[in-house]
Amino acid sequence: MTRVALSRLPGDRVSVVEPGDVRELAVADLAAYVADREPDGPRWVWDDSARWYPPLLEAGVRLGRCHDLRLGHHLLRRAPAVDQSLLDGEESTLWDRLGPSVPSDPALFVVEDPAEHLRADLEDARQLAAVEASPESTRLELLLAAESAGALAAVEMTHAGLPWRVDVHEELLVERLGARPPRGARPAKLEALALQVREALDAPGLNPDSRPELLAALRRVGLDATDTRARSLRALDHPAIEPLLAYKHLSHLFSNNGWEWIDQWVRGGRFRPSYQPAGSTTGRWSSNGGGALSIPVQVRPAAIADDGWTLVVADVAQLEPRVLAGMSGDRALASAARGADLYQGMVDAGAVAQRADAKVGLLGAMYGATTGESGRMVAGLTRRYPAAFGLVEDAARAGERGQVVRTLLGRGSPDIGDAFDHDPDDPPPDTDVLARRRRAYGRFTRNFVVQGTGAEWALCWIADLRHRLWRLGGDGPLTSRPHLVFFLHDEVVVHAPVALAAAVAEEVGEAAAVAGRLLFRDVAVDFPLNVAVVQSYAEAGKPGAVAEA
DNA sequence: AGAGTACGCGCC
DNA sequence: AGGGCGCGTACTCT
Repeated sequence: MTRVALSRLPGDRVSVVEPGDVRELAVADLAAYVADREPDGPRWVWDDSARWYPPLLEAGVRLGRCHDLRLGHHLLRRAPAVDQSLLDGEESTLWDRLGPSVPSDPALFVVEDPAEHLRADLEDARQLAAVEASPESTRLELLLAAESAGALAAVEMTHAGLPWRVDVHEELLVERLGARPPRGARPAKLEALALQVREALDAPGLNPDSRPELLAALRRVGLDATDTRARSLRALDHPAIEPLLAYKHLSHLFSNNGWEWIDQWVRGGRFRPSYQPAGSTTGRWSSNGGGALSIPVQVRPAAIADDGWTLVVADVAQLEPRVLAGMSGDRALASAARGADLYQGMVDAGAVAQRADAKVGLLGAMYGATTGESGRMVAGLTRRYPAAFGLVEDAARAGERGQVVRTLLGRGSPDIGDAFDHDPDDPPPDTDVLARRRRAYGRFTRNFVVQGTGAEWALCWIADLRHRLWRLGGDGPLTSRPHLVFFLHDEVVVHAPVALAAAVAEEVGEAAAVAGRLLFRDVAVDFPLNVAVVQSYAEAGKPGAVAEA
């Protein structure tokens, strides 16, 4: 496929480089030029999708493919299977230092920064050469394509926004908290609970938001409290506890997703967070703005499809255990993963007595639990599923030795030195601290291989899905067709015209099957989805999650 | 006063 | 002594 490299030149000019053709355009003419070559266009190569793609979308131009050099560089720099010297060259240290651009920051295009005008064609050539020379070139190519497709999807989701009904959200707030208070004050129901807590603790001036004050007050009435976490408080027996827990719960809603959140993040009936692909070291996305990746269940009723439209919500049941089965080639676990409920599959195979045992055992293996219920289950399951449990165990041991591990497609874990930055002014850590640090890094690398490969599966999923949604049709720009509006690790939300809902549900499942085959080729692992066609995000129950709570 | 840290909690 | 994030508040340091 043709690659067309775009670079910004000083003076609102753009350089366009492809085999056999080099030209210059005015920034203002770029959208028309790109639109002319889409659809079925080339792979657009640029420094950062978050800089180039938003204005194109604004101009009504949706792209099929890109290569995001910033993400590619970051990834290849840490990929164990890449000869690092092949990435060195003109401007390469600038690429090393390139951070994510903030699309809303206008200063970005005013300040003269050499990183503004990096040569995309040069860096692209280096990345291609580095991948081609790698013994894992096929996997790395897939990973880079998926990462870049994810970057396009991320910009598209910010552009479209999650449909958000302010009236429904506010109604919900008033019901739980009382009327909106003046700035700086608590709403009535929160204030009433604070009063109850003060009375029960005989502490008239107490601010329940102050941990030290609260801890002192609890101890004054004879409670043996060591912290103020809800989990710890629940174990205490005192009349103050119930109103205190209620206060903390509502207080969190008020400060994190209350009226000020609406004012700040919802515009024109859309919640538009920005997403940062690979924002987490494991390759998972992170987000900026409004806590998009932790929209509480409490406020999800406000995410409502437009009239005549619907939300198709889909999540994968037990993504990471399935990924572990696939990447380890553990036939027994893959067999348990055939069907809708992997944990039940383990019960049916006689590996464990009950579903809950399967769950704590697997989660314990992936997170590195050593004690209690979970630790005990891990031992028994290791005999039953040696390949799968051996894979995470090996990753943990490698981490404890200070070695880097990699995901299935070749993303490398950060070096142990980077994972634990040490202040040179502090005294060197003693052997105890170092040993603890190594074990902590081992737990991290243990989880990294599974969480990171899970993120790769999810990238392949949404990459394929966005193509399918575009092909489903409709006319005109992205938001007049079925389109992604939310993505959260193992879950997607598609905003679609009602008439296309069933087709979308079908495509979401097909894309999941494609992702599984892309990553795990010869190992047959199912990736069953819970799919719900709903008006409101809140209606998409998660049967698994509820049953296991 | 402002920047940075710790905690606690939300999501997966 | 179970992994990854973001965010708001109180609190501490400079």
